[in-house]
Amino acid sequence: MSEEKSLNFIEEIIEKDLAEGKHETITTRFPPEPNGYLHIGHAKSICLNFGLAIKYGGSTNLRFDDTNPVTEETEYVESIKEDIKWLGFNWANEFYASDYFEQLYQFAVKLINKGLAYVDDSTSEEIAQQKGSPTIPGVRNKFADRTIDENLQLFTEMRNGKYADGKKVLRAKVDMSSPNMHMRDPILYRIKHAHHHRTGDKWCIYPMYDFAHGQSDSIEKITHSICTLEFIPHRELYNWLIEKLEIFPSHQYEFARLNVTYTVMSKRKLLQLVNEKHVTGWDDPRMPTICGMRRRGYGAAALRDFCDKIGIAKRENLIDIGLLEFCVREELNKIALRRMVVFNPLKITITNFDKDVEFVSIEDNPEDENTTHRQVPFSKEIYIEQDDFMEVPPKKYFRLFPGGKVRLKGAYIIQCDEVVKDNAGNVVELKCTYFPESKSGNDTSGIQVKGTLHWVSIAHAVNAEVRMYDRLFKVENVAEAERDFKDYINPNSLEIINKVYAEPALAKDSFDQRFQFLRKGYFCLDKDSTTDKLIFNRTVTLKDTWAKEVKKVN
RNA sequence: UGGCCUAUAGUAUAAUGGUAGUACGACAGAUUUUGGUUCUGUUUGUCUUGGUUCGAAUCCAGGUAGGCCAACCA
Repeated sequence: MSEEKSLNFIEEIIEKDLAEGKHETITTRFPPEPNGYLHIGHAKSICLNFGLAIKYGGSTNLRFDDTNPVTEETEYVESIKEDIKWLGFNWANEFYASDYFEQLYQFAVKLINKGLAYVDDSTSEEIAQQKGSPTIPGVRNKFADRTIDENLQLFTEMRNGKYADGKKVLRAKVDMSSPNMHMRDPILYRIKHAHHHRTGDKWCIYPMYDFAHGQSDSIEKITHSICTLEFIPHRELYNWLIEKLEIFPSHQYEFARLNVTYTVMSKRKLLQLVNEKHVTGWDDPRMPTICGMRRRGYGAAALRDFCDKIGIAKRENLIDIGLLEFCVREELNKIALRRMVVFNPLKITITNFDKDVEFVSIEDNPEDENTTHRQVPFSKEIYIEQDDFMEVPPKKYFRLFPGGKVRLKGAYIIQCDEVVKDNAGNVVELKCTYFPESKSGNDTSGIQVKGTLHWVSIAHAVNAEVRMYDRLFKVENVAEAERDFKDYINPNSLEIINKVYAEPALAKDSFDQRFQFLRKGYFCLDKDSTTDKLIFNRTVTLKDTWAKEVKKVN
């Protein structure tokens, strides 16, 4: 029996619209501007728009809002499509606002003919000045009095390239004293003699967001046009234009954008991180971009689950990055292959082990009832982690210490007999004995131990590089911190361990596999790996209650 | 000295005039050949002041706090 999940406010609106017969089905759209890579905030919007259409049997268009040729590039178009597909969604149609340039132009002509738009020769400074302020009404200038014919001719000349950038704009004639600044005769078209990534040099006038977005929605018969809160003031203009143009009445709804602790979400800041080399690129595993998270090893299902868990509302929010990590772990725990890798080796010689090698069988994933097993070589000389031995153990320490016993995962119980030190007094080796009757799976020794350690046979170890990532910023709320965001960059967000020691099975595994390095965390192969050099990214750590315990004492 | 949006545990999010619930976190315990996983339990909340009502997180009014709006960006 599963409880009915409550609806968010947009689902309520949709169910009401459907119930009242306002629409037979719904159509949504995801409208990125191709001027950057998608990030986790876009993932929230993608999951919402596509998820709604799936839930209510409608469809979703992918529409590139490419009305500003100077910032947009084909490279971004391709990455956006790849990321959406990877997230697991399919768009009904791939559209571009630039597909509608001719139609949009005709809409503008229609407004001019209705006496609702005029060509203004003022400079941008003059226009800003005449606009007034939220508390001071704006004033209309003489250009607003031009005749329809004059406006028609001027607008045609603008299109034909007669004027230089900035010399003229087309404005809607709305209300210069509106308390909503967006209604004070907003600019509809501006002149830009720039090359567009799709239309080339065909156009030298380009519609503004407000004269492209709602009209594109309408052309595509989008029923629910969902955007973020900062577009609320645009809605009045959105509706005004649809009404005056007498076109399909799409409706705009707004929800709160996603913010996540210890990271930034604005394209401007992300671009800066890339350009100024604070990260290696858009797909740096520390980036909140979808491609960065993908490279880091986050699963698409985990991202979708996260978007589902954070909910949709109109309240400003700051989501704990821990929730994302929880979703990532939850997915990985079910699918990751368990492997043993020693990062910081301490040699152990098992003095009473006389065979060259013994293969022990260890399950690939204990969470899976039908798990496969692998054969792991065990020998006289092995490595364990330096952390897993202490000469003077604190209370509740389950690991190795002089005279103490632990189990080696999947193999035998050993006892530490002797500590070997170098001249400086550092522990360099442990001499241990093993209990032959304690073999994993048929232990008849009766010995109880608290700790189980991961280990690797020295002679059989495979080397690899490991890249461990931490949060990119040192403060929770980067956007609200008083200084420039770059002052808060975490200098230790990347730690590279050049040489770790892995069990041999890891050398045979591949890029689409996910691993849990036992007691270490989840890892995946990085694209920088070559045939003779394995490089792993730490996707996320395991929960570590012992580390927390140690921290509490100190 | 304008308009608009918002306010529920630490963080998010539900309850649509009728028992304030869920997830993450935190804490405690059980299980465990990963100090992982799993399981159990505990903890903490309706911004404020009035009003309407048998009954208010919900409706109304005032206040307070936070956010957004004056790009030829989207």
